[in-house]
Amino acid sequence: MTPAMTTATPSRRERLRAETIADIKDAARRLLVTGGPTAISLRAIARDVGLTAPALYRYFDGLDALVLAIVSDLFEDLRTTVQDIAADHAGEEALTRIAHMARGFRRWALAHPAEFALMFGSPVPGVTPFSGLCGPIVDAGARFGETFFAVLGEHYEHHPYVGEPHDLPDAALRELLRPYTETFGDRFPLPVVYLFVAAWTRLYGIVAMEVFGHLAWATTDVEPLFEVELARTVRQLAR
Amino acid sequence: MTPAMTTATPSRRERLRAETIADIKDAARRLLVTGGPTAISLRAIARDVGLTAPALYRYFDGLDALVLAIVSDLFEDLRTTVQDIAADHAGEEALTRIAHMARGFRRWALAHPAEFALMFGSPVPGVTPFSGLCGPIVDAGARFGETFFAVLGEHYEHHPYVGEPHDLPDAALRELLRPYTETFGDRFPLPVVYLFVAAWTRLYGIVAMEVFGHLAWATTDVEPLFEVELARTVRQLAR
DNA sequence: GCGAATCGGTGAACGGCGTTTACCCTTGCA
DNA sequence: TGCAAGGGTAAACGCCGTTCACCGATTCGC
Repeated sequence: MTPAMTTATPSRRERLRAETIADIKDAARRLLVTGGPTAISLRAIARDVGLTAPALYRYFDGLDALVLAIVSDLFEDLRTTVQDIAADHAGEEALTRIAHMARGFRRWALAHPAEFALMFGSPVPGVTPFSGLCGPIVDAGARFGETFFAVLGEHYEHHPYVGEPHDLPDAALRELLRPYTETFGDRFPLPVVYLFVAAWTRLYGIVAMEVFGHLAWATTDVEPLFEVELARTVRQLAR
Repeated sequence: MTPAMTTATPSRRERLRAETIADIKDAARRLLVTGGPTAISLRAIARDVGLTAPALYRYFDGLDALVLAIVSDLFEDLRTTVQDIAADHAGEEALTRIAHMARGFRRWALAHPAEFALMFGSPVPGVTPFSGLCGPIVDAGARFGETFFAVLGEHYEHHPYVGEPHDLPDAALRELLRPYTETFGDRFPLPVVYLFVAAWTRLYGIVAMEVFGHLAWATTDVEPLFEVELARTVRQLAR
């Protein structure tokens, strides 16, 4: 709340504070990767950082707030990862770029299973309330979705949606997708959004099942299946 | 280990024991539905049942074992639910029966979000080890999958798989799906199994995202999307 | 019928957890 | 120089899973 609330003159105090916050987050993420989401505990973090547990309350409102902040950071990490992949393939067809991004998403998830579980797993507390009280996470998730929407937008610039008659009347669709339009506006024809959400659920389904080990009964290597589903989905997205 | 290890002569002691076990499980499931997976605690259960926490160790090896037993029960519940739906639609086309079963799966998941999270959510501890040390769950999950495979079998009796050339050579496919064949044998052509797993990941993806609240940013009512995806998937399964 | 073993239960304790409170020292600013 | 705010601590409360020693009742073999 000082006049220098932006990044101007980080004032010794603020610098130390920022460092401590970074240390806390680092410790939390170390615990996350080594022991899973439940291994994140204030006392363990405090031990790692060299503080006592109550001291952490000077930096976060409690364990939930800390985890929330970390989830936001993770979304940002994942977003830049996917974004970079999109940039690496600049110039290629938009839909093939999306395919690359989807592969990057899967790779990231497999490389960071605990983080993925924290971000995309079951929100334990009240099963849904978790998603309720987390404005920052919604924002971070929105920015993440934005990167996909951006590339999808490129595609529909060159291949405008021709509007094959959809099962749902447009009025009903507009009502259904109101949460989307409230967040992202109306950049796309609603049937396109619909297709995109369907594609996203497929990507999530196969990656989540793989990361959570729910496909171990079926196969040793999910990658071929992933590629087949990805090809099908992108083809469908190209309508 | 008594000579009457089967259900013969339930011997007073065994009867009381079975009742207590049922009470414990009931209490645990009450806690599960009211407070989510993390609300299951030995002490809370003991309070509900009218015991002390250590007493529960006479019935279960610890919290994890108890939760494991409950997950097995839940899989059995879900299995009979889906099975009953299949029976209700006996005589109909096999693939439309599968569609009904899929709808039943979604309905059950939406009606039992906490249970669903426990069964199909992120296995928190070591992210994968959970699935590792749980033979009974694998069995229960296998029985659950079996009910779908049974109906799928009916379909391929009447419409034998014609074997459109698959992207993968059969030898590679056999290797990939070895875990499946070890559990379920070789009742189906492997490409069929492949199609089935793909269908299952789609069903899981859309239902899990809905139950976990990960689709709230997009839509208020997932059902139309679900129906569209279901139709697409069943159509694909009919190849 | 009686002794002995097993079963099922308890209370106490250990260590870990999140969180709150009261207190303190240091830093930074007027 | 003084004083307020920031950042830290120790102690405590009430949860948790788990282990241990102990004990009464039940059951079983003789």
